[in-house]
Amino acid sequence: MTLKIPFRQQQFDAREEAILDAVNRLLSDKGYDLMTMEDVALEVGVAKGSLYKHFSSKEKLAAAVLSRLLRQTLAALEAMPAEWPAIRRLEEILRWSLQHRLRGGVPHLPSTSRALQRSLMLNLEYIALALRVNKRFHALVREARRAGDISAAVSDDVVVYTLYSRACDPTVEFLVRDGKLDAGQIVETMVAATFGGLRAAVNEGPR
Amino acid sequence: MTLKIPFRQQQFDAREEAILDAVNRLLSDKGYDLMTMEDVALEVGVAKGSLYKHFSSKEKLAAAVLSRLLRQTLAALEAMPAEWPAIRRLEEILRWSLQHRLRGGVPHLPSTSRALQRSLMLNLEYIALALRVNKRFHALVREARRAGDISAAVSDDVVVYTLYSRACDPTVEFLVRDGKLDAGQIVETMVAATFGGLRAAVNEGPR
DNA sequence: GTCTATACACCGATAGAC
DNA sequence: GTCTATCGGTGTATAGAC
Repeated sequence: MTLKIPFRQQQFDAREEAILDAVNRLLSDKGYDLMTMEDVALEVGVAKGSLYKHFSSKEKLAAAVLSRLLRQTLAALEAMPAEWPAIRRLEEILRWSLQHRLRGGVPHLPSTSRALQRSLMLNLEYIALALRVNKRFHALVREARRAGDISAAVSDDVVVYTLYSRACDPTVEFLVRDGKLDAGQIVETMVAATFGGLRAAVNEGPR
Repeated sequence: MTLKIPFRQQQFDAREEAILDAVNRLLSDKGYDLMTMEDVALEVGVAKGSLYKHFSSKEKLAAAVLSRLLRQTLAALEAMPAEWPAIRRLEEILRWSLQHRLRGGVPHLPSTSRALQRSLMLNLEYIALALRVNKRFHALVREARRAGDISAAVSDDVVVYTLYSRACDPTVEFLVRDGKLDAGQIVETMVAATFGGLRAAVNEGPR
């Protein structure tokens, strides 16, 4: 038996999703500071004032999009086969983030705007989600290290931060602009550079 | 014999340097979009209008600071002993950039603001300098690869882009905020993570 | 709830006196 | 050249009709 949902409510929810999708596009395209509420209104096809019936401020709007991203990230983590070794799951979550970005999604780190960064620190829903994601990452890194798969030269913190950073790395945009690599190759080269490093392994040697 | 420089000129030049220093601080602290001309004026201790006698626009001001950074980068490259292998010089330039940032300098990549990015692409002096730096980097990467020191899994482009990105990586700020590592340790862990990667080398193995 | 119109604040740049 | 004062434009948020 399905719960009956009023038509008006469905329509309202659908529009709210459309708004979030539009903000997602604009945010990843222009960034928070350059995105205006009028941009959003035009993209969705509603009046500027109407947006405020759904979200009480520009900050709330961005926080909603980033919270959705974090929920999607948690879902992607859950969806991974439990039998995979932790190091593989770490690589996979970087792949997932990069693919997400290449499909036009917002990067995880709102490092593009200090203004947004500050306001997010006051958003309880966002903070709670970010902490959950962070906890999962740290657990995975600990597990991978126990298995001997993480370099002794970097601490757990550095591993986690590096994964966040590289997921949002502008290198991706440069490579897209160059056009020499397709999306799949970009993801793989980023994963290789992040986990394997730039330096040749000792057994590669000079040719 | 030294050329005589009028006192007024010296005073003017000194103030101009003071302005650039102030912008450097503000830019690395608040970012381009959030930095206002009034902030700059207050920081330097002059009236807002007076800034425009030195720099005709906010964009020119930021471009001047970033151009100065690029010249400093080139100087740092020149200063490195020629007998060092290329891979060592690449590591060293990443160290230099990170140390520069930890001392409060602007990051190389203006990726924090799309607005600034766009305006820089119209600034001939900046573009010329950026191209020179880029050329030097690519030459170094090619040399390092010939010596067998660069991983076969990443192309030259990816190496160069990754160096730029990691020089501006928000991981640095996270680590500073954590306070667990001092500046020197932060630099070394970043260099280790970038060149050595996150994954344990095969000879490390599980413990 | 959605629209149009507008209040209010901020910021980049300029004008004009000294 | 430096100051004060101000213009013009933009952007968030709100008011009020429908």
